[in-house]
Amino acid sequence: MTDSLLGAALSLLEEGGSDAITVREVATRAGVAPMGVYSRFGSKDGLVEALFVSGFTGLQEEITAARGSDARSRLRNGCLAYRRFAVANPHLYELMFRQMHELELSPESLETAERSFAHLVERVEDAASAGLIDADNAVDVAQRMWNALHGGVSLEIAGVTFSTDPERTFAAMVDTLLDGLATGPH
Amino acid sequence: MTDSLLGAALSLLEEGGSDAITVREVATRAGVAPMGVYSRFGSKDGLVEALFVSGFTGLQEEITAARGSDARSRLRNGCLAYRRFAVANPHLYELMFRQMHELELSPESLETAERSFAHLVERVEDAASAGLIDADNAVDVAQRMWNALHGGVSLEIAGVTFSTDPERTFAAMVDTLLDGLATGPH
DNA sequence: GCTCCTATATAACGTTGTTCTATAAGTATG
DNA sequence: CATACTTATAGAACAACGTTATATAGGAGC
Repeated sequence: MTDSLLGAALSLLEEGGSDAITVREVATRAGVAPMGVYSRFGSKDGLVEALFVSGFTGLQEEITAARGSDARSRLRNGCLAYRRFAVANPHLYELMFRQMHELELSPESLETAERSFAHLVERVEDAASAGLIDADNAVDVAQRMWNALHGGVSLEIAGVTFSTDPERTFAAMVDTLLDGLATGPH
Repeated sequence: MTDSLLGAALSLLEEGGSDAITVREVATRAGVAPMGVYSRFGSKDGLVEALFVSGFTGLQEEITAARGSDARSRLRNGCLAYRRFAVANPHLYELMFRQMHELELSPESLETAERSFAHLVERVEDAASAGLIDADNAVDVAQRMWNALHGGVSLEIAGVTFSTDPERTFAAMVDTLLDGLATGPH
């Protein structure tokens, strides 16, 4: 029952964006009365929070699966995997980051999101300890990179892109950052 | 009357975020009946679009006002001005970029947004022609930078920041990008 | 001075999230 | 095995939203 509600919400999200998620429609698709949403998730926000968690779980899986021959390429491929997930699930990605500042999430939900970031930090640390980039502060460097990744996919999803090949521009942005990190601090 | 409606919408936005903007409350604050919103702006979306335009106008003014001793520092300071505007007007900034893919905007509104980007391209071109960065394609490089700027302020506004000093991290990200551009293409 | 057009105010409509109330189902107890 | 109690569900109802329809006031043109 919980799964069918989540599945219904996910399919509605993919089909018509986050506005398409209404309690009544989700319940109808799951073959339940609207109250079912409240008994399972407490509120519509609770349902959306469950989508948020499932989104970050999927994002982390995608990043974790990225491989590479050396630490720098592993970091680079992790960044490209980040974009791949976002482009493949644009509405879900948008929902994930919108909810982050629209409703206050439970500590468990936030921890799921932070795990994704922690994984990025690890890849930065690996590249730094291999001497491939110069990261005096891995958390700070990872934040710089996440900033850029998030901005790139956000604008691409929003269709606000002036480059002819967004994927190439995204990869170039990642390379520019890695090049900038390789030159050392300033 | 148009201005008082816009002002009411802006103050509501600052006070309570975009959800606080309701046709009834905007009209009440402006001393008008709800219908006033429709006779002036056609719909609530029309009102929001006016906020969008005013937001991008303000953003461009902030960027344009940024100065610097050389082309690279002008570019850098323009980036910092971008963040300053966003942090000073978080709800407005969020609204500007959300509306970009939630409702289709008029060509004039889009052109206002594109002017801001064109200004960034100009600063990139100036830095490139001065030999301070290596930008074979100024539009593409500007897009890379905008990606990063937007991501940085978006995550900071959302409170998704793991660095102790977001402003410093933001500046470091800009410097990393400029350093990466200085090393030439790969 | 009368008529017509425009703009505004008031009320109503459809949809949303949410809550209330009654009923059905399942479970523990005598 | 039957009864009482707890739990969950269905259906209706409520408040607030964007929007639309209707009625009324105010000014422009002859």
